[in-house]
Amino acid sequence: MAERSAPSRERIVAGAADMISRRGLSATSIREMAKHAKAPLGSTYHYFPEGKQQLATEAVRYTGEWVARSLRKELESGPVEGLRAFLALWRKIVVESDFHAGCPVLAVAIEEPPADEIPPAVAAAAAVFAQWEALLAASLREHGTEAEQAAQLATLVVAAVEGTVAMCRAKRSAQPLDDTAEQLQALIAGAIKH
Amino acid sequence: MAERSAPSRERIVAGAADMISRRGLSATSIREMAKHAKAPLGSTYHYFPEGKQQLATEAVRYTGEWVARSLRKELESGPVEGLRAFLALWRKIVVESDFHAGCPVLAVAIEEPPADEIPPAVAAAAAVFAQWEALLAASLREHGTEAEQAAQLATLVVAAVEGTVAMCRAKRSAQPLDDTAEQLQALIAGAIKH
DNA sequence: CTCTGGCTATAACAGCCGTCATAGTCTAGC
DNA sequence: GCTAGACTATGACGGCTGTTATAGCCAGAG
Repeated sequence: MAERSAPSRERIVAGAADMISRRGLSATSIREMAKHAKAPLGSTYHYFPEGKQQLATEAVRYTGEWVARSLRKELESGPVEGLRAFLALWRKIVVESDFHAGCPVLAVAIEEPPADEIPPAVAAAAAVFAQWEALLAASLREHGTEAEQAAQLATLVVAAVEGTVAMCRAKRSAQPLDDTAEQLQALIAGAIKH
Repeated sequence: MAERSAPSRERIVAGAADMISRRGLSATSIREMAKHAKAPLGSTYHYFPEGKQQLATEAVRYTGEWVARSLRKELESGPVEGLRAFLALWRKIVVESDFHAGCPVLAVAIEEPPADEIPPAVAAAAAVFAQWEALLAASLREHGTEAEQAAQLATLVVAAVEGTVAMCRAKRSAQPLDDTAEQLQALIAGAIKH
């Protein structure tokens, strides 16, 4: 039975997420993902029969759920605390990777559909963004922010953080993240105290 | 003399910027860029002897200058007008490409340096972001915003728009751009009236 | 007219890509 | 102990990658 093999599968997904967040999807080969996870190439196609697209999709969802978990927990202390944790999480990734890593969800979102059909990985990226926004917006509403305002703010926060993470990598500096952090925190604090 | 050949060179750069904004840098081959610009492959290496990196660098700078020109012009009517134009510019690109195209600068920024050296294209992306921020920040200061606040707001605007453009592509909707537009416009309007 | 030099055309190179097929290994359940 | 099925090892496939080299074209200068 596939019992003790689950760690192997998860290792591949986690490793794929990391590599995609650094090099982008199309610059990351399945062979490299396998090697990075110390798994044989054959195993990748055993666990992910639909190939690279499936692996990318699972990597996106994996990251999405991981971030959402942290977000959910910290939002219990209110939107300001949640935002701070969200910012800190990405700051840690960017700085500790020496500006090599970013967000795999953004990396996958930046891929043109070959035809007119949207690849599942891109759809998964959209769902992850929506999930993060929903968590933030719900917390804002619970703290007195009007619904539409809460939704718009949540979108702004997620998009701004994603953009800032990319910007930090290009500039090889965490300054942009600290700057937007200050602005966003003031904005959120002002939106809930009413 | 290289006189009438300039259009060909520029066509390659502009085409490269467009393709990179859609598929990302590493998913865009030099052969495809040449074909897209109706130029022979040999010409690419004639005009850009340093290869793909040089072409990517010039594509980033080309886009940067093109946007900066529009930004400079519209900022003459004040930060609010400038922001509106900035948002409208990207909205047009995203919508008119049916959510296929985005920002080539962001696409290039999301590329891990192979070693510890930063590729010139990534450095160019950082410079372009800094340029856009500088234009916005200067306009804000001219309208009474305190210097540090102006710089932070400029960073937030550029990063938020970049992130939102990517988000719109994933969601295949312009809604996120309209949402952040509303929030950013309120923020900027509030920052200049003192 | 000749000739020069910017540009093009063509082919080749080594190497990696995603994917698939097949045969082999090992373990868990009977 | 044996068998089934999950996993691994290996190798191949056609195709595309960045890059380079070389020979050819063709307008414009002298």
